[in-house]
Amino acid sequence: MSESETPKFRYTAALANEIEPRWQAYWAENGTFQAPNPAGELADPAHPRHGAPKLHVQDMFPYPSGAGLHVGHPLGYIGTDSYTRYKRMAGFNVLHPMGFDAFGLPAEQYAVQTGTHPAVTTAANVERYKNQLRRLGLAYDDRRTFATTDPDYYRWTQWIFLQVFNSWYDPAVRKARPIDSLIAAYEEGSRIAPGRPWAELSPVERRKLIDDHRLAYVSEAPVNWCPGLGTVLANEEVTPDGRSERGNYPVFQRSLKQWMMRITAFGDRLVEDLDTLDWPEPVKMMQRNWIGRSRGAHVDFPVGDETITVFTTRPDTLFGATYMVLAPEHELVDKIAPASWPADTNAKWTGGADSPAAAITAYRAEAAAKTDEQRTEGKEKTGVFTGAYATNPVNGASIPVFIADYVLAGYGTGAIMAVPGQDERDWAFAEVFELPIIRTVQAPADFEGAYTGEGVAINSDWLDGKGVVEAKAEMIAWLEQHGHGRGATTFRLRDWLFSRQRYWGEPFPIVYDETGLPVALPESMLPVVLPDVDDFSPRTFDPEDADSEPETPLSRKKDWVNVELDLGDGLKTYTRETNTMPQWAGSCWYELRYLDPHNDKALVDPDNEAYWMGPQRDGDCGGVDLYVGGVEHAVLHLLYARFWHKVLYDLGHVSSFEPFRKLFNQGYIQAYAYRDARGVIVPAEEVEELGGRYYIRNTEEVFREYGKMGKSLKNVVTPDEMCEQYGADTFRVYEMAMGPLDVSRPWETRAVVGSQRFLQRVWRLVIDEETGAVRVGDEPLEPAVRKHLHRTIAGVREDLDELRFNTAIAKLIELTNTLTPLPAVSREAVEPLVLMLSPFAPHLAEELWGKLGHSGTLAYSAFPVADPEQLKAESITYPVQVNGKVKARVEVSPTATEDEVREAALAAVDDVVAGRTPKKVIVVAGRLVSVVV
RNA sequence: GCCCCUGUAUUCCAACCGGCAGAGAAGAUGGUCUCAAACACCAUACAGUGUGGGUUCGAAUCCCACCGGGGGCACCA
Repeated sequence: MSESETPKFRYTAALANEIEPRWQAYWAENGTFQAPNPAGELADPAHPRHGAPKLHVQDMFPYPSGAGLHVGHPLGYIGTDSYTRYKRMAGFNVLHPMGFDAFGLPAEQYAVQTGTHPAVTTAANVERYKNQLRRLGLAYDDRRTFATTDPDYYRWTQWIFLQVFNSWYDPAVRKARPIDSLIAAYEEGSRIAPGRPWAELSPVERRKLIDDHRLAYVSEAPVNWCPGLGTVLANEEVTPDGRSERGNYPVFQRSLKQWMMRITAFGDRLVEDLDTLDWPEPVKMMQRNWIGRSRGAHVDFPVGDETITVFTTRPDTLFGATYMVLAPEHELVDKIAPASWPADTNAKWTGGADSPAAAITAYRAEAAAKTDEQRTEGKEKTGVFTGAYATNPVNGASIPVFIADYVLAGYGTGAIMAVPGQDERDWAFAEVFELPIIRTVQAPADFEGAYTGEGVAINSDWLDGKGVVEAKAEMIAWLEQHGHGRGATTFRLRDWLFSRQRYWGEPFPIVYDETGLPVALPESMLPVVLPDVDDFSPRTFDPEDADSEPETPLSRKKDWVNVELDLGDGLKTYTRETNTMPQWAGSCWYELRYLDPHNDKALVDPDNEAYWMGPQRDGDCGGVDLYVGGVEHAVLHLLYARFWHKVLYDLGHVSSFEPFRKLFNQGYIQAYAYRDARGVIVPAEEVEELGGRYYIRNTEEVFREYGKMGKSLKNVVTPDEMCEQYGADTFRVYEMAMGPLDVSRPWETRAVVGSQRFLQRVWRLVIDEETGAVRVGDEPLEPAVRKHLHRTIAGVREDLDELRFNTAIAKLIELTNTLTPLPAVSREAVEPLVLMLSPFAPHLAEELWGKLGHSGTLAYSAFPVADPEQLKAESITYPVQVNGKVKARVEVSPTATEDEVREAALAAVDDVVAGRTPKKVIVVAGRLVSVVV
């Protein structure tokens, strides 16, 4: 049979599948990848890395879906695994943990579909993921794993919620402080309650006042209601076209009573601290955009007895404000509108209505009927006059007040002063409604339209001649001095909507008493365990039914909702909060729990936090040393996690003020998909290529497209298949070798064989394929080979430090190819090669390391270090260019002086120069010589 | 519309501060092994760097414009 012809001891998939589980079992039994803590239960003074410099590397933990992993998912995990294996060998105490983000909509939806409890399906999915990850040989400290759904974990999620609830933001010190300090300030009179004095307030009034300052608070406000999902959503979970990110259902603005988190209080710090982070610039940009900080001024415009306050970033242009615009929903609209149109009202302003009230009603109806998309798509500005005139505080000018849907109720004050000369939108509106345009910034000659650039102020009285920056500052000073306004900063960021009408999430540690106000449960009552219910499905509605009312699954469980508790003033009846926390809650702080996963006294022991995540020098933000994940979490998870971390920092629970010091976005593995002539997706594995065209069943032509890997495209390849066909090491090497970690690339199963051939060559270097004997001897290397070895060591270290795994592997292949044809196989080269390969192909390396006569694991063996002597070249070959073309090469000693090199080079190109006198001779040390004639 | 990233052999990708365009992999072609094939091994070929300008002794690399691909933002006052 043909089997007998494959050498018995060749490195094949079958051999890999024998070696790999064996080493995985060894690592697990010996706790090889356990990292010692400085304090507590996980401390271990006998550990080889006890007291070593630390390195905390983390992946964005997965959401264990029912579908399991495909080959794209572990790309980042293999990257961090290779990096941490290297760093561990290089002497670091490496923390590389893995957990599971298991609460949330998909698990719940899957559970509803299959009729199984989400706890059951989640546990099964987590188990499956763990097995898949283990099969890849990922070196996690498995004592530190958890799922966010574990009551021991979400106990602390609830605990953090209580910290947030029991805090307020003190703008004077720009930080969160315990709520007791606010109560004390009111009591002692250092802070004055608005309206009536604190002493005269009833207990309920006092609670309401305090509740209004908490960082977690209940508010009745317009929120994103998604009937199709049966829950409200955070702004971050709604797409720009007003649909749910998950499920793509319509989202409606509804005023509902919901939990909010005061993330806006941290807007400044969330923007400013981005500068301390080593993050990809696009991600920082997305966060800045999302937070949307604008500096400018609030300006008060009197309208009769009322005052309209606007926000503007251009107070310097106030002299050019020729009209005002309010959002249609603005609360002053009805108050300022007179009963009838003023005399001489431009017919274009009235929308054809008989009275301002009629015009306003009609316009509001028109605006409400438009979707966001329709509203922004139409370039033509619409609006209607309110009939009212306001007074421009700088020059007393009487200017008309309009409503228009290009002004958004939710941003700034929902009102603007319109300066058509310097704002494109205002210009467009002014053209439609024939409003005057006054330029207040000198535009370049022949400039048409709104000028938004730099220039000196004109038509602006005392500001004339000043630049934009100076004019802004002077105008703000003037406004403040005369009581017409003040400097202000606004944010696009809204407070975080924190409650969901879902079952599968963390319950709030909150009950309500007879006043209907929230009462925090004491820490001793945590965790509030998610109760078992018969019906965990959410109440969903017709996706278009905007008027439906949310209903929480937990509210159905009456015997849980109504509870008798003693919260310090005797046994009383309370009602539990029945909303649950959003999916993001558990991932907002998990990086901290890895540090001290079993601590039941504290979120994390301060010594352990300071060691793993504390600032490393003055001004350092601290945090995880390397955090790897997809760019899709650029705003959601990464913004929320930063916010919670800052609250914990302010309250003294952590020493780092940012959770993730360095962020790296890995690329995606994409895959080809194929459609037949009808446009139906066909299974990718059945497609064959022939001369650049693609066929299925040998006859039918199909057409290739490029996209994500997924069930619906029938192009999923799983790591399990890869392990079976090639082994985990080959799969790992392939994923790391196919390109830089941050580049998206296509998956190509047939190319995997290249990585297998490489590992086979390494194996063959050590082991005789026919006999299984070790072929390695102790003879020294040829000097040239030794130099190559040390160049490789230096290069591989540098590449690994920079996460350039693909080029590191290329260098290892190169070294292997140098060693392969040599008559003798020297230990001097093979041992470093095996050690350098071990981050990528750990099982194979462990196996060979054992065969080379070492006992135990190589995980703590020193990573090879290049000998600087060996990196010095014995001679340098200089290419010699004449007029930019290489004409000759000269070999000189590395110690040769510039003059010697020049002389040698000129001699070498003597025939080309042919007697002409060189105009210029450039010697670039160590590089080349350039001769110009 | 604005902003960011990106364009190198058939394909995925290298090329550090501007200095000989090629490290690695796949595929192709030819060969060794084999009765034959597969595996494995050996060898060979394949681009002047999207286009057009500029700076420079010298440009894939720096600058400008345009074209193509990817991403973000988009009435945010």
